[in-house]
Amino acid sequence: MPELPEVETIRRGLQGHLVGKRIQSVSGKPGRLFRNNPGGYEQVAATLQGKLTDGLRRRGKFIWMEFDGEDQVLVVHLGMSGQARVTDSSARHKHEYLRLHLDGGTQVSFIDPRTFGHLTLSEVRDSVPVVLEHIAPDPLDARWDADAVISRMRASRRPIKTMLLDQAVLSGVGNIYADEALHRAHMHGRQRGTDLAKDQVAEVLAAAQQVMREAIKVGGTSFDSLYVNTDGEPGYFSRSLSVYGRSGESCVCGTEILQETISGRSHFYCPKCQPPS
DNA sequence: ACCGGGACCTGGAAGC
DNA sequence: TGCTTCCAGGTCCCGG
Repeated sequence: MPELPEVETIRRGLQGHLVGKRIQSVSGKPGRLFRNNPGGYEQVAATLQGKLTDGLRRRGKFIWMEFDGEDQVLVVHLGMSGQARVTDSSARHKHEYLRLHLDGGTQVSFIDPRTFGHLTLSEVRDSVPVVLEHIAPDPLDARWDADAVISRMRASRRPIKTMLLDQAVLSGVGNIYADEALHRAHMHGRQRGTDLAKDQVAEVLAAAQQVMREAIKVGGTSFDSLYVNTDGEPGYFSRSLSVYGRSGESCVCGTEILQETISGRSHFYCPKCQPPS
């Protein structure tokens, strides 16, 4: 579910509670979230016990926690339905898999009904977790290289929308912000990279960067209780969406918004603002 | 080597 | 009021 703006909102929410705090104890239960760790839940719990958190970083839709004097980090991916919540209540969500008990009494809970997300211990190389080396920088990263991404996209015959969603090309963009960026750039998602001018690709990437910055300012996009921040509150960007989830409604230009499928994902677009070629 | 499609899950909404 | 079907904000792996 969460894309870059929602993940960044969660990172900021966790940062204030976790950084500088020691993990006094860990609770939870085994589950698919730990599938990338050979020792499963027990290994993760034992490793985190007693650690002092000193940083919380993000690349695309992934967050990782750094610990004082340690080479190992905990990579957090929320998948489609993951939540990280800060609480002082002992109530357990049915799908809670990990809870960190911090000194001071604050607790951080990781919940994921569909278990598409994961919690993975990883070494770090060149300041990026090894398990995330195949994930490209996102448009808000200091390592972001727009020209390199533009060249790569223009060399491929794949639909532009599919490439915006490819986390090995650029990370952080998901189905919502891909469609919003394409609408802002007046481009239909089925346009092929090889058919686009450099300026056109530059424009859609700039639009993605801008729309995600705007969404972060209002805490991301919530359609329902699936996405909430670390305090359980929704984000407000849904009221600023131009096309995503709005098939049958009117575009700002007055034309009816349509929906079709590209590479198995819904694509919402305005046929007037975003001509197919 | 690239690409599209299916698999992985639960739960909420819509349809009958 | 059920029961069934469809759909979802993501990623990975497989076969063509």
